[in-house]
Amino acid sequence: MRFNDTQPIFLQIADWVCERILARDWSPGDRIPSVRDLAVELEVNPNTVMRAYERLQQNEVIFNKRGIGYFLSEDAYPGVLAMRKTEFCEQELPLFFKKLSLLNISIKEIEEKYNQFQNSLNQGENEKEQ
Amino acid sequence: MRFNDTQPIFLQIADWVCERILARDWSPGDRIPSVRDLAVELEVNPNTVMRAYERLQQNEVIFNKRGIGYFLSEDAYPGVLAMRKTEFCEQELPLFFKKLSLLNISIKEIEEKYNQFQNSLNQGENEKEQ
Amino acid sequence: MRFNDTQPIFLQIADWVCERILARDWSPGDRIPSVRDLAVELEVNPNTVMRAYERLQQNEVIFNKRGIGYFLSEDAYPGVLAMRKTEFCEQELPLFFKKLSLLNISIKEIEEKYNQFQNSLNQGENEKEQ
Amino acid sequence: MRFNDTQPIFLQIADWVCERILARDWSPGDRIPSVRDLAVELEVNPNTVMRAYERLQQNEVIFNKRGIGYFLSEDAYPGVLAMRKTEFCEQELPLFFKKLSLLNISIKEIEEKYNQFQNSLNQGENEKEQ
DNA sequence: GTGGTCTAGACCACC
DNA sequence: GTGGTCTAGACCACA
Repeated sequence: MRFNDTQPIFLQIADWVCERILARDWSPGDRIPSVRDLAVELEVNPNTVMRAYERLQQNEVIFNKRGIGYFLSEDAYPGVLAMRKTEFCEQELPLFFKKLSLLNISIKEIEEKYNQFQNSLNQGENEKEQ
Repeated sequence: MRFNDTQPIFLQIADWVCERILARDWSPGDRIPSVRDLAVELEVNPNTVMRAYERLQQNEVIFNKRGIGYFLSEDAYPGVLAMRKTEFCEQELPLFFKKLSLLNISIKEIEEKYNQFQNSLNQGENEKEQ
Repeated sequence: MRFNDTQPIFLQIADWVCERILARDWSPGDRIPSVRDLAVELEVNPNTVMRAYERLQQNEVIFNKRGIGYFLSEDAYPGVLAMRKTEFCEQELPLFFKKLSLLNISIKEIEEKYNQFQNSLNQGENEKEQ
Repeated sequence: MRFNDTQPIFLQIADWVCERILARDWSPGDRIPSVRDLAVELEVNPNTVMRAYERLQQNEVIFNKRGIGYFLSEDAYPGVLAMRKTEFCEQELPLFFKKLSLLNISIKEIEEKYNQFQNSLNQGENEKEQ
């Protein structure tokens, strides 16, 4: 696995695990690679893998059985969604807000456009149904 | 200049002109490169430059004196802003809204986070003033 | 034996007896130390031991043969369990419920987490069997 | 500050910050000690303080301004409550559930006792009002 | 064998 | 100066 420089490695590892889950490579209850094994495989420090697993556990994507290893939780899938949401709010939203002030667009304006967007979607749905 | 494949070249040229304006390389009233000269310089078809200039003229960033050339309008700077805003609303906003529904985030939530974001900015400003 | 200040001494003595039973130090039908002997051994007032034995007798963990002494009842083991349960419900549960309301956690939420907890236990068991 | 061995140091540091907040020693918007300063003061590795601050940031108790430092968020107080809830679910709940199975008490039984507990509370309230 | 914590020390980007 | 990431290596508890 190749890492890029734009994002911390431990987040890229967490992402990689999420991709495996979304791709259904692993199922709920499956044991995932041990911290040390994955560290050797990815050629990084075990601490770095640890941080990735820590994140995933806090987001209830995986859970731990002491002395045994990490396992996919039952609701790993929605957990991944929740995690993606957190990342979106922390990384993309600030950039989005900066752009708003740069272009002198108020949040009120965004709200209006959002409602228009939703309406157009709903119309599309209704036409399909008809 | 290098063009990328993700966006039409004529839009990239229009963007390049906007960058010149935002960077204050050209001033209101200045004559900008002729369609043919710029086409030679950028190694593209004159029609492509033409489409870019047309777009800029529609947005009142530049205007044309028949037989003489294109000139920066007096309010080129605010014009560029308006243009950027239009592009933003047509291209980025729909993607943004789609992502919101994908991650199950309401516009209300975005509004709250925007206010938080503004507060943290203001705090930074106030500390500077003190 | 050291007593702590947080709980009445007679309850701590009753607890100590229960520990002996749960640890299988004594068997059903065995005669346990006399009130006076235990009082001397633990360096407490015989009345205090008496109160402990009374409590244990109420919970049918021990029974009394007048003039002879106290004996472990046949179902001392389940009796201790029942006793522990009563104590748990009277002492720990109210604190637990208060904490729930303090942290704004609903009983429904606890139920869900309990089911998750049971699932993870079962998974561990199944793996052992395999 | 003295640390005990029963809990990781970084959690004790996070707790210490929470206590400061609950005690109103620090107010929303206040800058808290820098990672390095606190590390020197508490005689621990900066990484350890970093982990504590990381936790607090994820729980939206504090936020970061790049190159400046960490600050108390506007809703630090509710954030602390949310954090306490997480800790309760991760640490105390498992012990509670183990005790339930040890004493052979079903979750259904707990639910009933909870309702009784709530009723007794409400009656107390009503009597006060009358 | 598993994960969990901590230290020491390095390097980076941002302000 | 600030935080953020990573490595190397140590020690611990648990299974």
